[in-house]
Amino acid sequence: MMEAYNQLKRHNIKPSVQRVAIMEYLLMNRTHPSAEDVYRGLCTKMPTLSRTTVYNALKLLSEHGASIMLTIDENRVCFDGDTSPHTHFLCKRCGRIFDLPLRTQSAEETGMVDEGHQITEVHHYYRGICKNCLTD
Amino acid sequence: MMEAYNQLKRHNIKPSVQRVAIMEYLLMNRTHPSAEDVYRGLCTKMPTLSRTTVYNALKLLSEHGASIMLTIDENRVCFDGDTSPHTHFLCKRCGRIFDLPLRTQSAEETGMVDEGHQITEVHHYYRGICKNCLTD
DNA sequence: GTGCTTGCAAATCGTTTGCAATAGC
DNA sequence: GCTATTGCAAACGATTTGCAAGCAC
Repeated sequence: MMEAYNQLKRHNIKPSVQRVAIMEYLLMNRTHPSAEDVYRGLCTKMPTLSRTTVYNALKLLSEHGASIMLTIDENRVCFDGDTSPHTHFLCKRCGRIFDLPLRTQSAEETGMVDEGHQITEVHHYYRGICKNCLTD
Repeated sequence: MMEAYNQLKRHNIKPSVQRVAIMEYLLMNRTHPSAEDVYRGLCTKMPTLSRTTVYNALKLLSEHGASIMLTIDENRVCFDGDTSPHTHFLCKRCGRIFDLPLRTQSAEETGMVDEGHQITEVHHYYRGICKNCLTD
């Protein structure tokens, strides 16, 4: 897809077939997949794809700002192709990750300095029981 | 130490010798240690201590609210014996975790409901380059 | 053809599990 | 004695590494 290709170019990432496919997967699947999820999702269409390539590509995307690496799940690192400002909620029952709008003041911006530390990343994580699990 | 023992009692955790030692380690070492760090720090004084016990105890402490489990470091889970409201900063160069005061409105409190999800945990994580690494 | 990218297999490392020995009431 | 806790060794699973083959300019 053009969108994925452009997101790579925009972030100065050389667009290989695999990288475009992985970026596209993130853009089409807003479920905050893990590396394994991405691999599983693509390996039927791309039988030669290797886990190594997926790990390498996801790391590259995150380093270049084309995706966000989430550490909200203690068991695995997840990825989000949506780089616009928002926060994340992890359901402790079903394990799914949901997007939440950013509610706080813009007091916390990337690039600010707090107590002398230079901040380049801001993550707001929430955990609890999601809407669906509450009604079960 | 009495303080550690009391923190366990206060959170309804049966205080075994090992659990008190682990809680005390967290209270004395505000460095946000991993399970391995705690094990290494204690195993010379308690030669029979096992990693399993450390993992079990840290999990128990976190479940009972006597400590906080941090997922700010993508490589390992860390723990904080300070359960008062504050945020965390991870230096991407030296890997150390620093405490930062909570700056945002109290709009985000444990127990609130957001978009139908019941929130029980709130974590604000910041990453970047720490004061010390900046001046190197 | 040089350098970056891929992919396989093996290794690594944090963490969990099964289970027998032990401690505390 | 019964139940919960501990500790060892083995298993597990996510991720990384070494390296040879492939691709792109």
